Amino acid sequence: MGATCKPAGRSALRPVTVPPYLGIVNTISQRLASGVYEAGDRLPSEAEFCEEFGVSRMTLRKALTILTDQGLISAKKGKGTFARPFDLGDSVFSLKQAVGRLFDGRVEVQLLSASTIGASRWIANKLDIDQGDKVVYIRQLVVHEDSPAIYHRDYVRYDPRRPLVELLLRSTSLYGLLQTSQGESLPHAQITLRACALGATAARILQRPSRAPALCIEHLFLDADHHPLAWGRFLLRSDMFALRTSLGPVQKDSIGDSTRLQTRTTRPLRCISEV
Amino acid sequence: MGATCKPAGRSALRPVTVPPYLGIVNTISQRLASGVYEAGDRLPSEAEFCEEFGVSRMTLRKALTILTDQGLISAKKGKGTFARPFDLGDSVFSLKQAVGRLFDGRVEVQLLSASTIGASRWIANKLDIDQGDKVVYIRQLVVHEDSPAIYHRDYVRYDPRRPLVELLLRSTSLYGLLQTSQGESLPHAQITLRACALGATAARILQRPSRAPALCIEHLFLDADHHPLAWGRFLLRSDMFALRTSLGPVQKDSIGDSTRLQTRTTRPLRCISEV
DNA sequence: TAGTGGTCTAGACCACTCC
DNA sequence: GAGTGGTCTAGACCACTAA
Repeated sequence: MGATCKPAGRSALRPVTVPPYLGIVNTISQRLASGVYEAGDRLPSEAEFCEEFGVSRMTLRKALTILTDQGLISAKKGKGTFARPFDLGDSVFSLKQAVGRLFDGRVEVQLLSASTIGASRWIANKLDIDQGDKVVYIRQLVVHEDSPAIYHRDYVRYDPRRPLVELLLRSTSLYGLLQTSQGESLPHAQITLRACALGATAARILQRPSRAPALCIEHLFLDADHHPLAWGRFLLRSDMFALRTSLGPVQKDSIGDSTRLQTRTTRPLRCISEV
Repeated sequence: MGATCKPAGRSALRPVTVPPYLGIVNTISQRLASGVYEAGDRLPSEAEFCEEFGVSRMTLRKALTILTDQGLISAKKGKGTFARPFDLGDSVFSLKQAVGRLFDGRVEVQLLSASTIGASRWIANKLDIDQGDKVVYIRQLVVHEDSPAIYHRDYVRYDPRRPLVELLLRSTSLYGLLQTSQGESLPHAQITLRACALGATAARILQRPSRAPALCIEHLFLDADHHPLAWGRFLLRSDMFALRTSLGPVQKDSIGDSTRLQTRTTRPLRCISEV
């Protein structure tokens, strides 16, 4: 036996050289997927794994750490390592995954309106300011393949040092919509995802029936001092967006195909070599 | 200077002994939160950090790995480590977090019905069986504080080896509802979360207006051979459930309070010492 | 070429569990 | 006491980046 997914030396043109710890991750992951280790089973001890794979303990532990982060195994001090029975509650949904597919198609971000207004009681409460205080109100629409897909409203505390122009610039691309600009200090954000029914205006803008369901993503940005900076809401058409994830070991077709490393989203999870 | 969050020796009754790598995580995390390192900034090199904190490189790297998993920093080979500007797309939502609060209150799982039926075309397609084949059809209702909260329908491929009784047993507790039983081989599941409008029946059961919005969680369980085992749908009342998460460094009140270690859900994320 | 992060090793001590 | 996982060390080599 011995190690299964060895780097294959440095053959061929590309020295693909899967690091040993990744090979171990894949090997154990496949054993979990194929039932060699079943949920609740005790896995071989670290010492045994070290011997089997011919690596040092730290390397072996790096692999186990990844599997732990993926929710596939769990370890108990003094007892052993176990194949972890997963539950539905382990599901973890990534927003990027849901919106990411937009980037594949033709996407346009329209600025519907931008103005400074007096804060309503609701907004004043959200931004921790006084009713009537100046806020920048921005409405955007993300159009995907000629279909309106996302309607976004954003209320930003008026800050003379941050001119309206800058906010508008951020509005002109999906990049600006979803990514904070470099060097800007937005140390914290709170995000809430829920289901909601479209109001009359939003329904018209998204070309959906009134009261149609939508995914609602609220976001509240805070500065380093815990003061609210901006509050807003994305409305995602329910017929265009869903968040998908999977539980359990990754089903892999080819072992050697590790140019794309796992980007799973189980519970504990971790992204191996993203970018 | 030197290390900031030292274990405080082994004073007092409890030798709290925060491992050095966790102290480093907290220290750097706070620097990110307070703006010492701003988004895009290059952080000190690993060698410099090692000297500052007085630890070996592997220990320092363990801390950096955690921060990387949390999405707070990113490293580029040959260039350095950088404070990572986060985007909304980094948001990651945990189902357990959303449903978890149920366990705080009084919860009851009602079995509305359980029977074997012939698969409809829709279900046959989902379960990869022939139309009319036997499936077990189960309907459950989760009641929280006397209010219906979750309506669940489940279609399970009929398996003589897995009697109906066992399925019913799993239905009598929220544990059974959300957690797979020990030793059972359900190596893989696909989960989809979307917004939907309640149909007439579901609306009545959940005591909501017809067409009211709801979070819909579809789950498809597969066995080791990629064969569908069960397909079902949870409908969560939109007025009772929302998925929340946060981006950016954790705001911590007390440094020493590490009995509860971070259980954040940023993007890459990882659960440190859960359970 | 020097500095950076990515990986690996062969030890070590500890706390915990079980016998 | 033996076995387990959790942590740590002081080196090492590599690939990448930049001057």
